[in-house]
Amino acid sequence: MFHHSILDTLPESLRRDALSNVKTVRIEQGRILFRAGDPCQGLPLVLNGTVKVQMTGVSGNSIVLYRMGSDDICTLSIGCLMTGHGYRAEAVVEEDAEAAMVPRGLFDRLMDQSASFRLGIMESYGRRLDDLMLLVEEVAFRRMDERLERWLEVRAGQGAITITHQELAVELGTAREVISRLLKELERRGKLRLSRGRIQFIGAFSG
Amino acid sequence: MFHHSILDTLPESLRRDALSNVKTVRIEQGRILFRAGDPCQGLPLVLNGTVKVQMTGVSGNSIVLYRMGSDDICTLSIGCLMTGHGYRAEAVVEEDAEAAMVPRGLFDRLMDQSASFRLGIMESYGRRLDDLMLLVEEVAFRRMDERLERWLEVRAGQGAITITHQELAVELGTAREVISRLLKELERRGKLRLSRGRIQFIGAFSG
DNA sequence: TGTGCTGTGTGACTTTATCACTGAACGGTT
DNA sequence: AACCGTTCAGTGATAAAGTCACACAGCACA
Repeated sequence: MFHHSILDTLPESLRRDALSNVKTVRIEQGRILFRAGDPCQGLPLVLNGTVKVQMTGVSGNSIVLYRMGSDDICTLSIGCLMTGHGYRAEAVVEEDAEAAMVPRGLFDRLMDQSASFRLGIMESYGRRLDDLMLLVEEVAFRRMDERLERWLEVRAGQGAITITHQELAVELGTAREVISRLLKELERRGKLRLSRGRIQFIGAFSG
Repeated sequence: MFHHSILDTLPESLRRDALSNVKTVRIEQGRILFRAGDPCQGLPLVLNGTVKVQMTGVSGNSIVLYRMGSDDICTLSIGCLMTGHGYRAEAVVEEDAEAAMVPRGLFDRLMDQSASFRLGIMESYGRRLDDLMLLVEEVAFRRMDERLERWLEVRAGQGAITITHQELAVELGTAREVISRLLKELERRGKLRLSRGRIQFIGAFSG
């Protein structure tokens, strides 16, 4: 059994249709949900875990575009599902995840017959568009030190995180050296302590 | 009368519904279709002309996110239409444009009753997402001189264009000074000639 | 104990962003 | 034609970020 809120309000017939035509997959941390170029097998409804979506530019550099968690919909897949084009980005599982895969036929029936499903899809699309617009703004105009500190602050609750400078560089779409230097500067200022693959926060890491 | 291809394949009853509930507006060059914060009045179907969508960051800097032309759909509006949130970006008419405004109720009916309308909406969303992902990649990793040259090359057909350095800076999401310097360098290299508000291309502007 | 791989630190240099200011070009007035 | 205000463009100085090259540290494993 599984649960995803976009399927909550379906009438009984559609619900049965959905339950019998959806295949749930379990993917563990570090595995790839899809790669750039892959064809789309169906619309993934994320049941739990977290998945990050990132793309790699011609230069070979990568940047994380957004994350998906419980109850999210992989909106990006819809376009690929409709047009048959391959994915342009890749999705990496960060915490063990399960997803319900909605095949094309079922997707069409749900879109046809359920207003609430349609609403869920539209809202998901809207959020994704918003996310990307904000990301463009951030990448174009914000200073890297601010962006890094903000990223760290969000994760500072745990006291320490396990991440390499290279991974952090991909998060923010910059070069590893830039991250190394900025982190070193933060360490000098006593806001954190660095060790191989690990960042430990000091004090409240606030300000 | 007006024409937009997403309405092409509607059954007769829906077509009448659409024709009687859509209001077409004409907006001239330089006017604003919507501003950041505006509530959404309906889904604009662009009939002709061109409209650029740009956003302004907290820093006050702006960047052009994408353009819409004949037969495009202002997908960004759907999210605002559904959630009631205001626009996050602003839309400026570049060439006199006409748009058919689809109000919420009609939009819902079309989504409910026309598979081809749904398909059109989904495809439009997919393209927009793709555009924004490519933009993120470009802003994050590409050098400004390449981006500028590419932008100019696309428009070099006319022999000359009328645009200020400031406007060009907004196109690419950078500062006016950066554009001025890069253009000056291109002029030194004999690829174009600059004058107030105008850029004249020399030779084939190729290479 | 050595060997290899991954991760980190850093100097040197280029590109881009920001700040501050100058002057040129244009439109409208007298 | 001379004046004035506004917009547009050019440029030096400096800071931030990206790129290249390389040294070395930490860790796994033979």
